Amino acid sequence: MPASIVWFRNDLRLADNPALIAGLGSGRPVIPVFVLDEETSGVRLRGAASRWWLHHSLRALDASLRSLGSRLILRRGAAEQVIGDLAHECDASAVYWNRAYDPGTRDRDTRIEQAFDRRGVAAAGLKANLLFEPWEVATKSGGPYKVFTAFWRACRTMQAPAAPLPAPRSLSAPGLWPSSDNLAAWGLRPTAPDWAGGLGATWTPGEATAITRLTDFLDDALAHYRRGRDMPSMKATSRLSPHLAFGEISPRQIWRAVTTRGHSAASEKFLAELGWREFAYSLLFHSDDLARHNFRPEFDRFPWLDGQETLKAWRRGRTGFPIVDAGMRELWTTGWMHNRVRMIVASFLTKDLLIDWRIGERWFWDTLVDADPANNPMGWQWVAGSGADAAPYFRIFNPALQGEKFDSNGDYVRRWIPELASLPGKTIHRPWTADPAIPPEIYPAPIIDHKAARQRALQAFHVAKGTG
DNA sequence: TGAAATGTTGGGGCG
DNA sequence: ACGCCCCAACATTTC
Repeated sequence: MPASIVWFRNDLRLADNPALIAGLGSGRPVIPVFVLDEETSGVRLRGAASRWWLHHSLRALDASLRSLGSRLILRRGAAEQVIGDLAHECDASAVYWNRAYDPGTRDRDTRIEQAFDRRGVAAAGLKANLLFEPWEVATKSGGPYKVFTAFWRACRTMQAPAAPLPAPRSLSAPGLWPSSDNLAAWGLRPTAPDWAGGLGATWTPGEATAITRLTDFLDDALAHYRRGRDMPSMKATSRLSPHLAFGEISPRQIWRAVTTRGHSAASEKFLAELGWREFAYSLLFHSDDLARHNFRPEFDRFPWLDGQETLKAWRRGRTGFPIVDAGMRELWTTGWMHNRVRMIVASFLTKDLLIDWRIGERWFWDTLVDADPANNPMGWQWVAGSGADAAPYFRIFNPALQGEKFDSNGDYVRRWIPELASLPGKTIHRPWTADPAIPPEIYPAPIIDHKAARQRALQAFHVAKGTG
């Protein structure tokens, strides 16, 4: 009997999964498959932290499928080839997947769809991972919105997102399962050295955890979200980002859970964060390469510096600015960083050190468990000032002041920089003023004078604009 | 989803 | 009592 292939990608969930429901609805045996495609050009390779997450998430998805009498088939190679071969092998009459939005993946998926069309196999990508399709939210002139508030206002006037689809209760298996790779052999987890200990201590990938996390956040933290979301020492954010990046939970599920609990200023603020994600995907969809091209072309002339040594200090959390270093160490240890701190470290790299935002974007891409092809480049361009609806370039964060404002008693710094733990809240964000002085082998002196760096950055901006 | 520089105001010390 | 100065405290402008 012919089968239906359900091709899992960044949608590693059973609930609210339109491709899975389409496969189920075909009435034929369902063959769930995940393809590790590291060969198709134009499709961005996952970073190291994302590979770790992917390993565990695939294992969780396989376990969930097995509890429904199914399983997850693993294949590796160029997806065009692999999916085509698999469909042939198991005499598939239909292939379903959920849509991606980056140009490289879209091109690949279009080729796959056309190839199946020629073979008479039904093939379709479905809407699953956004609340609003990028082509549904267009300005009066038909282009993409370039300002977030206008974009989100337009989204809110559209028909509200539909209710999420239920997870299937069972899946019919084929008579004979096609062969599958061994997950461990893919080598997605780090070895020699195994630096993922902090990731494992912090996170449990998988759909079940994602749903628990959402419920816990709504129960415990949403009410204080507006006040707490900027305080990195508080667990006041949802921490759903990696689950969302891998599609272990859908934006529609989050939307529904938030809105059914009633309307409040806090829930609006939280939904707006989903809105920023939608905005980022709209930019990704309409741009040819969001992670490489400045959205504002005047930044093509920006005089970035090389800065190998300062870059190294930034990556390692040894800049001498506690809030920056705490963030970079949190990132390295847990694969995640609080959003307020992401803005601070990004401002420091691009404005104090004058290092190209793409360098920072790539470091985040490699180290973040929530690395997202739309959010990550948009966020960096936003901070750098080169993006759509970006912070004006002259908004330069003062890392000491930001620390004092958002980590006023220094708890966040103490957690990640134990060598400063004995400093009082009054000086912990300016350890260079401590008396007695901190020996530099314990904690470094600032690698740059912020006041002078600010002047230099403003100068560089004038050069780029041609007004200097 | 800034920070610094500059301007204004008003209370209080003091001759 | 009065004018003068200082300087927080706040507001506005500039980058």
